[in-house]
Amino acid sequence: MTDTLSDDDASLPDVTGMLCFSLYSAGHAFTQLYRPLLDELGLTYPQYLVMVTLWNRDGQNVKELGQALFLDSSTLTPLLKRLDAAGLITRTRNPKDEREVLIHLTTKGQALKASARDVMRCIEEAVGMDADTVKAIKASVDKIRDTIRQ
Amino acid sequence: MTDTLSDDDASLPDVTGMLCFSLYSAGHAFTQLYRPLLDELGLTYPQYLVMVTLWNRDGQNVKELGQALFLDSSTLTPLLKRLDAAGLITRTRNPKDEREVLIHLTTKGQALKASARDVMRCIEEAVGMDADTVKAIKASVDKIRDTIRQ
DNA sequence: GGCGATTGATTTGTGTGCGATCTATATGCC
DNA sequence: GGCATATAGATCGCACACAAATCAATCGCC
Repeated sequence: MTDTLSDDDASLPDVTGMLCFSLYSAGHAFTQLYRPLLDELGLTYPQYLVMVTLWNRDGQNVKELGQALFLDSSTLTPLLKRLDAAGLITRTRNPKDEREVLIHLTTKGQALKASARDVMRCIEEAVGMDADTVKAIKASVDKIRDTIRQ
Repeated sequence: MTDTLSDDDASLPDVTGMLCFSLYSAGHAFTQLYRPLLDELGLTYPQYLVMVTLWNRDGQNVKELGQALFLDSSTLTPLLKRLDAAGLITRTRNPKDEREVLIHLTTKGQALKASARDVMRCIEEAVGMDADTVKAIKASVDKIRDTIRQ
């Protein structure tokens, strides 16, 4: 009625066979790839993602940034304080709704945008795949992410 | 000789168009998907990856685990101490080479393997894609990771 | 207008990740 | 054997990530 092998003896997939681990390790690999490039801008990788979001649309509040990056305010608050301390952004309460904190780029923060272009070129070169292939993989990964976030 | 627009004014890809962000956010989404399942086993997601690795091959040292998971000893040492404190593994110096710390599963650690099978089934269901599709995406992601790690 | 419920952000606590540094052990070469 | 070098882990410092709790401002409804 049952197998002769107990559950303990049966084999289990290794991490090398798990999609989640591929995504986990590929994400870390990208962080490592970015690190030396972003070090020159004085940014960490998550800080860079925030800056990219602001370069595209300035003046978002913490919640909007969180929705764009899938991050909680408890992650963003200290990160934004560090960007503030670095002189790249300002954090001001919205006069229309004092609960919101509006994030605006400083001149220095805007200026970094030019260097970011070089970083992106560098990353593209390191990945070394044609744009269409990258796009197809990205679409698949996005689909998985959006599925498991229900 | 140059554009009329300065670099500051030209548009920049948003995070939604960056492959690195897709991997970053998909990795986090998986961690969130695993969390409630692993909570019942008393494991975090990185701890689960270590356990999966040990269930497949017991008795590895810290360096080998690090190579399998792409993690540094400075990450693994405290993590392994927590698994030790939870009674799931033992940490003993290798008598053949006292520099190495060998990680062995305890009976309790071995016993968790059965529950892990349920977790994996649950994850597969949540992803809801056929095995071949998942396999193809995984292969692409692995290729990118291995490329950018040189 | 007033008051309970909701919302946006901060704070707190735990657990990664990783660079840099340190310590102990082992190895290589004379 | 003796000493420089290399290797395996551990430690330290900093920056995420996120759950849970807290606080202030606003909204909803009467």
